[in-house]
Amino acid sequence: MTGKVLPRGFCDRPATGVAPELLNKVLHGPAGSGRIIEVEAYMGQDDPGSHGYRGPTPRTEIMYGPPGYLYVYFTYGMHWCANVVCGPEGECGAVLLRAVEPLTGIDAMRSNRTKPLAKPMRDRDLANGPAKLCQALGIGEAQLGLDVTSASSEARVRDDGVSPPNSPTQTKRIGLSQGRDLPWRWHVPDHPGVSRSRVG
DNA sequence: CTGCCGATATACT
DNA sequence: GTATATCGGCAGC
Repeated sequence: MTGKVLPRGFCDRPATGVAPELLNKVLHGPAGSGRIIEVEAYMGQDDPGSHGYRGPTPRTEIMYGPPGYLYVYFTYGMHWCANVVCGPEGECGAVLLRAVEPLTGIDAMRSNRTKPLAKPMRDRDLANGPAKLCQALGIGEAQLGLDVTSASSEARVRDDGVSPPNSPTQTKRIGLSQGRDLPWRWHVPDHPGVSRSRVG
């Protein structure tokens, strides 16, 4: 395995600054790894779309804590989504990981994502959405709070030397009713694996 | 390809 | 009681 995990201070900036820098980094989970190709930033009191908008709660406390940890939440009664906590301790922020391009562990990812009797799916469909990514890589409640900047962490982010895109595509965020106009989604331009709904 | 709809648990009003 | 940072299936182009 080449490259190394993110430097410890990488996430110690507002999520809106960290988000585009996470593009092309490599996310590792228990089941495999993939290159991050789509992200969204969520802030605190200025962001009506953020879980942390109304202040810290037991669920969102981690978004107010020190940066570099994984915020995993359960939604719609069946899906997990993963974020990297950003900003200095005491400030609320996180980057939602929306899509990765599968790199390693593709067989495990496919079996995680394929239900019995279903046809096999294309590689590009394994992790092209925030909940798909978690299911494919095996990220769930057990990974809540892990340090993504630690080389020994079961869920971590690695820099393998591929730079973020010079001009990432920036759009409004997806799936929100509150805060829908903030342009805090970024993805690798013209990548076939960005999540469905919009390409921007 | 597009768009609608139901599933299903939790957080919060 | 209501909304939800989603997804897969299915209908209709």
